[in-house]
Amino acid sequence: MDHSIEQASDSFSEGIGQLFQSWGLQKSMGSVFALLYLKEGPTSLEDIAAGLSMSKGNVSLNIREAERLGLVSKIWLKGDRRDYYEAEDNLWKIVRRVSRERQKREFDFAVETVKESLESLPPKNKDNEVVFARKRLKNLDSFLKSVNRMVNSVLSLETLRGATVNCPVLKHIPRKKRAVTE
Amino acid sequence: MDHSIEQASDSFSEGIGQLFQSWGLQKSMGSVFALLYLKEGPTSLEDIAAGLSMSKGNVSLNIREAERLGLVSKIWLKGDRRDYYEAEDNLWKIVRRVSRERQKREFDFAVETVKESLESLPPKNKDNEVVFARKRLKNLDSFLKSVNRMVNSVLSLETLRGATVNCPVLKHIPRKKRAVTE
DNA sequence: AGGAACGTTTAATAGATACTAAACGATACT
DNA sequence: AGTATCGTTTAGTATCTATTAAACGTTCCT
Repeated sequence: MDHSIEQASDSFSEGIGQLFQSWGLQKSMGSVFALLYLKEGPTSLEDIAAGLSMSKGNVSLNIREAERLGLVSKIWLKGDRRDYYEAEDNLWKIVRRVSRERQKREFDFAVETVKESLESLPPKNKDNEVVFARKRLKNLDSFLKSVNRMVNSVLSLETLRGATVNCPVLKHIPRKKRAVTE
Repeated sequence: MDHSIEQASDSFSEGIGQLFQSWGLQKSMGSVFALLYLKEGPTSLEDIAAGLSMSKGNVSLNIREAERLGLVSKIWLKGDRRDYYEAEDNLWKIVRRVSRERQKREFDFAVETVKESLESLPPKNKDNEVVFARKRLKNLDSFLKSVNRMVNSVLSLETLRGATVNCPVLKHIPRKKRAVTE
């Protein structure tokens, strides 16, 4: 370990890249975000590419998605036609945004799958296997709905604040961490 | 749509497969679980393979991992040396198990990354960029710890039960859904 | 207008991962 | 013991996705 900030930034980018990957996001997006997160002030697309030894094209692609997800924001400096970027500082905001995104894609899809499967089951059939399958699908359906409500509740935690005092789930989370706004 | 149970099972397996994939699990594992979930009683490995048009090897691989995660359980029928499997019925149990698994892998890894990055920063350096990077890393660190506590709390919800009445986050989740045991 | 400095797109490549088929080892039955 | 029936392992293949390099279009500057 040789205590250069480039060194630290490199291994950090790598680590966050892996973390992103396990979250179903692009590894490169993680690297880009990590670089920006440690760097104060606006950074140009080409500086990012250079700093990560990554092609401009890839940075362009990933940073656009990152911007859409609210991980970074584009900044215009007048008199400069380059695009500059900054990392979002509020990590709760990021989590909420990404979670909502995934929830929309994955949860709705799952509900749809269950619904279609239920419909394509032979109707009014008294076969044991059909009855059993239907029971399980119903169970899955209500499970998904509960998860949905639960996720929604957790994701909108910032609206709770005053109420959370009585909630054992959250009691030990520092208040200032909870008081975030979208 | 032609109302055969095979039809329903097929599209269901496909759908759950995709869902698993977006959760970072094997698509095939999702298919296997889906098949078992809709089928009552023990099913042999070869029947699963046949039912999904999948190789024995692949089923063997995926079902072992599925068993480790508690998605399915192996069943011995005496007088039969084949392996039979059944799907776990309690979906909350599954979620908890998988989440814990991921938390161990991913969360601990992230914390370690942050820690190492902090250590490899030039020490006692008053450069603006170093000070800034350190501030951000500290912020990330405390964020991760909060997330950790939060996830742990949610994952151990079954221990709450009586207490959840006062918790706005969970009030509208049916009680019977919460009262699950590991 | 000509040219330089951008970001984006695209077509091709590289890389990783999942899956298969077949060989293998083990176990139970005759 | 020999054989048939399992599940597992492995080595190869296929598939899919991320990434690059280069062409492209645009904007700004002189």
